[in-house]
Amino acid sequence: MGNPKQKWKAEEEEALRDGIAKHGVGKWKFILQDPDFRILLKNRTNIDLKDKYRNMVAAVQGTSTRTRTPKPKVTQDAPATPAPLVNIQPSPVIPIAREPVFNHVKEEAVTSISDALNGSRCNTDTIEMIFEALSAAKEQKGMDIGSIVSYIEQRIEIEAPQNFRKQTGARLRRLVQQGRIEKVESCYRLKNTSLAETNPRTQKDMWSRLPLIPVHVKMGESLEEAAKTAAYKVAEAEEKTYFAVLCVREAERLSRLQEEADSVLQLAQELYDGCRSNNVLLVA
DNA sequence: CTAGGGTTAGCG
DNA sequence: CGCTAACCCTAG
Repeated sequence: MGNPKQKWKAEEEEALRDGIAKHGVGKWKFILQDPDFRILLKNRTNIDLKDKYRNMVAAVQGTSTRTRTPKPKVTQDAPATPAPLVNIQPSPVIPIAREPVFNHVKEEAVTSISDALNGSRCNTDTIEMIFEALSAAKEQKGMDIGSIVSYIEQRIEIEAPQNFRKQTGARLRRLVQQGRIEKVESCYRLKNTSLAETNPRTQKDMWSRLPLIPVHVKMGESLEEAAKTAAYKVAEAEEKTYFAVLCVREAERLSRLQEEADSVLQLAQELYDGCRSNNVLLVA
């Protein structure tokens, strides 16, 4: 009898959003103590705040993706978060208008895609595809850069951006520098040792996690072919051809990150090396 | 104190 | 009757 269930008022939600923007996610006690919000939130506890935040996140994810994502994964982080570029549409509840504290996974995916667009940072998906291309050609003496780029284009089934070849060239050089692949004449190929470590899961795993979309499978067509078609249809449906595919792949990558700690280390290393060698090599 | 799972009230 | 939002319980 103690609780008639108080529904949250719009002002309360707003106070909560502002509080999160100011103090960060998880700082419920601070938000409640802050003079700016204490009044509006006077009959809410820190637990209420936490639960409300959880509901807001769930609501947003419910509207943006049909199937509920099991791990919103909200890390503790500062009020100052990077600029978003995704518009999760504010219809029912706008989780946050100015500060993107919500949807970390998606946001991270999109910002890294935008980085790929700018060519400023290394895209680890591309590296994975490079390895895949090279391992597909392992019987031969390697692939030249043109073949690698077109392999990746075929993989994605759409045309890559103009600067993609250039970016790929830079990545190849970097991988050679790191000793992960080798260059013979103008062709690149895998080193035997790097095969086991970097590529065990790409072929099978990656495409098996694509969204389920009805696709006709012709006789003799491999599942992978069908998966590629599915990926293409996803892209087409969302009218974001190239980047939608990257988005799907990025999401897969992010979920893998959580499953595999050593993978995290490796990717972090690549990012770091990528940034460093970009600074060193591409200053001109 | 917080995160996350569990429970229940209200609504369509 | 299923779903969601508010509320409860508890380990860490």
